[in-house]
Order: sequence, then structure tokens, then C-alpha cells
Amino acid sequence: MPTDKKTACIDDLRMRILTQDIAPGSDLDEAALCDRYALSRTPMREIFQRLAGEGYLKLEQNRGPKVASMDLSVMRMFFQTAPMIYANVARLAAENRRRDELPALNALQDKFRAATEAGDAGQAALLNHQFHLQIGEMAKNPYLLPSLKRMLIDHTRLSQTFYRPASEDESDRVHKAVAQHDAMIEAIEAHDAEQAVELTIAHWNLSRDRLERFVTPDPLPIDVLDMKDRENAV
Amino acid sequence: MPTDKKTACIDDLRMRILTQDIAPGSDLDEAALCDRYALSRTPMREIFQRLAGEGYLKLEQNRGPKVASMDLSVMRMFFQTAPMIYANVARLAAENRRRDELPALNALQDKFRAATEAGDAGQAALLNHQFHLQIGEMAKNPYLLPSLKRMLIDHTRLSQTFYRPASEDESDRVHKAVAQHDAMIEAIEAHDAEQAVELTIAHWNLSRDRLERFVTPDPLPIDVLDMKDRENAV
DNA sequence: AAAATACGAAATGTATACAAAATGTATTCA
DNA sequence: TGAATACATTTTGTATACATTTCGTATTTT
Repeated sequence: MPTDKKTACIDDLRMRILTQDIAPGSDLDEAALCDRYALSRTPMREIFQRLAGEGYLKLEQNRGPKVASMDLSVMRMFFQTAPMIYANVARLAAENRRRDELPALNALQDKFRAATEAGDAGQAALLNHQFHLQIGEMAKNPYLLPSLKRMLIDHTRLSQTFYRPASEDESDRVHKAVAQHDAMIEAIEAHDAEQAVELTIAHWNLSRDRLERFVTPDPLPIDVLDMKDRENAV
Repeated sequence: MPTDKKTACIDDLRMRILTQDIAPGSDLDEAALCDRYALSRTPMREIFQRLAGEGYLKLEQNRGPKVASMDLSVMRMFFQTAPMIYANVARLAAENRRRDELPALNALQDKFRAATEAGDAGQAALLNHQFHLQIGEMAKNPYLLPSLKRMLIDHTRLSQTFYRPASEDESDRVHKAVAQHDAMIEAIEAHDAEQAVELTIAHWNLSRDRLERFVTPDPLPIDVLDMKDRENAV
């Protein structure tokens, strides 16, 4: 089937962008990708168009596709907007979810937990992405979904380090995040919109601190000899 | 210039979809459009991909592009989500607008007012669309913008009748809408976020009632008659 | 030497031919 | 007559050749 090759390519590109295997702002080489995925230029360019529509890439006239960048100016908007989108999506998901959508959510959570326990950071971030995307689908709101998808792209790229906990404290946070997912599933299953919102806010607050530290890293230690501080520097 | 032809085609298709010249849910004939816009299939398909990414069209495997439909279930979400998106975009626009963006907004408002006074309903709806899109650009929030764009597509399609006022009362509403635009420009220019939000909510409330009256599902396919004829013919 | 320009190589965009899939129609067979 | 199947037509997807634009480089000109 020729179409499988195409969707496989799309999925792989998405994955590589989300894991920062392809860096934000970097250029894509059409010919090289055609070669890599064994596709001719026409379907590859259609893929570029689609990924651009989803916010993964940026296309300009007469120049190659660029991976969406993450400037500092945009990051400000990210932190400003995320709680609103996430909370409202969670509310709608709790209100509108269908029973037959719950197994998929549970399956993703199972895989997510396994990835965190196995210490597979990239996979954990990716499964966290899919988990929240699934909640987005359950919200049944075609107007909010595109915003959520764009937020999740940057959220996942930012959180690459989150699931690679360096300290005991950060490891605790990951476990807390997993537990919050469980609670969110319960709330959504119970059609408890208020609870879903509350949990989502808490979930956001949990990762916000870590995320913000990544965007604006701690200043390097002034005392060069203090090796303890050096360890925590980003 | 070959690229002008392409952007002209995109703009024209957008316009025809927004004015419901091409009905929601209708199929697009690739070959016919290639003929109409004097483009070959490759760039035309790229256009489809782009319009699909913007929410104008829906693409499926091995079948022609469909204009995004406006089902009743989606309309519910439309009315539920619009105030939140519009209000927050207005707030951000007031906060983040640059001085050099104001002339464009004023120009659109001038043209908008002229269209309403000339009774050009289609043009008025289109310029109203561009006006709110410009505010969206001024908000500088890449996460909210895609949602706003999707909302505006349906908003403009729904409001086709709004600017074709049938009664005295409805004519008043159009004038009020024009005045609200003026006030919104003032608030945005003055960086008055609270005022911008308040005006936006009022603006929304003004059109909501009128819009809700026109929420009707896509017309049933006419094929039913053909089937009857076929039965009778044999 | 610096700026400008012209050239060539690489890329991006378009047209078209070909392949695969879907759809409609006619024919066959019970 | 009616169902099923095979065939033809149309539509959709892909590969590739060709056209155009961009960009780096070298040459010219002052």
C-alpha cells in the first residue's frame, strides 16, 4: 500500500519534531527526505503542506520548509494561553466524552506510565502528548482543537527534559503527573467537569515551574568552586 | 507571474466559501477548478491542502475535497466557544498591538462601513471577517489565532444574512455593529484591554441572537428525487 | 580593493504522463 | 426479474520532466 508509506512518513516527522530530533527553526531538505522515506517530491510536498497546517512547519514562497521555531516572545504567549485552553478542553471532554472513547485514553495512560517507569523520556513525552490529544478529541470542539494541537506541539518540545528527571524532587513530580492523569480519567469518565478543570489546572501548575526554568534557565553559579550548584545548572 | 494566479485562486476560493457561493458540505471538482483558474493539478492540490489546514475544506483519502460543513452539533460548540476566543483575542490585541498595524485596521473599517451603507451584504460580511482577522493578527498569539480563524469562517458564513437587513430593527443592529467597530479601534489604540473585552462581548451579543436564528443544518441531498425517478423509469 | 554584475548550480514551482482506486454500467446467470 | 460480477469510465495518487527562482561564486569594472 503506497498510502501507508505516506502516513508513516508524516507520523515519523511529527515524532522527530516533537522530540526535538529535528530542532525548532531548522530547515528541511526536500530531496533528502524524499530519499529517506522513499517518496517522490509530489507526496512529500503534500506532507509539508499538511504539517504546516498543523503548525509543525512553516512554509514560505520559494524556500524550503522550516520547523516551527520557539522564540522567547512566543513562549510568553504559551504560558499565558495554555491554562485557558487546557482547562476548557478538559471541561468539554468531561461533558461530551463518549463511553467508547475511554478505552483509548486508558490505553495511552498505561503506556505513558510504563514509559515513565522505564525512564524512556522521549517516549513518555510523546505519550503524554497523545494522552492530552485524546482528551482534545473527546471535547468535540473543532474550534478549540487546533489551538490545543499547537499548544501541545510546543509543550511536548519544551517538556523533553521533564521526563528525564535529574533530581529526587523532579522524579516525584513525574509520579505526581502520572497520578493526575489517572484522576483526570476518573473525572472525565464520571462527567465531572468541575473536577476535570481543577485537576487540569493543578496538572498545568505542576509542569509550569519546570517548563519556565527551561525557558529561562537558572543563572550559572557565581561561586565557581561550588560544584553542587553546578550540577543543577541547565 | 504564476504565483499571483495561485494566491488569487486561494483568495477567490476562500471568498466563495465564506459567502456560501460554494455551499457548506459540497464537493469540489478538481478538474473543473483547474480549468477555471488555469492551474494544473499539482498547485491546485497544494491549494486544497492549505485550505484544509485553515479549516475551509476537509480532505479524505481517495476522494475529492469537501467544503467544511456546519452541522447542528458543531454550531452548539460555536456559540459556546466564540465569546471566550473573541474576548481574549481582543484583550491581547489591545495589549500587544503595534502602532503601524492601526492604519490597516482603520482602512478595513472604512471599507466595511462603506459596504454596509451601500447595502453590499456579501462584501460587508467579508470585510467584517477581515476586520476581526486583523485584530487577531494584532494579538500576536499563534496559539489562539488558528481557533479564531476557524471561528471566523463559520461566523462569516452564518452572518451572510445579517448584513442584508430585512427590517428596520435589523438595520439598526448593523449600524450599531459599525459603531462598535469604531469603539474597538479606539480601545485597541489606547491599549485599553478591559474596554476592548467589554466591547467585544457586546459586539458578540449583538450578533448572537441574529445568528442563532439562522442555524440550520445542511440541506438534505437532492439525490432522493433521482432515486425515485430511477425506480419509476425502470 | 570594493562594489557590481553576470554566470552557474541548486532549490523550488508547475505541468503532464502514468498508476491505482473508486464508481457507474452493462452483461450474465440463476 | 434480480443479484452478482466483470468491464469501462472517471477520479485520485504518484513519478518525473521541465520551468523558474534563488543563491553562491567568480569575474569584471571602477
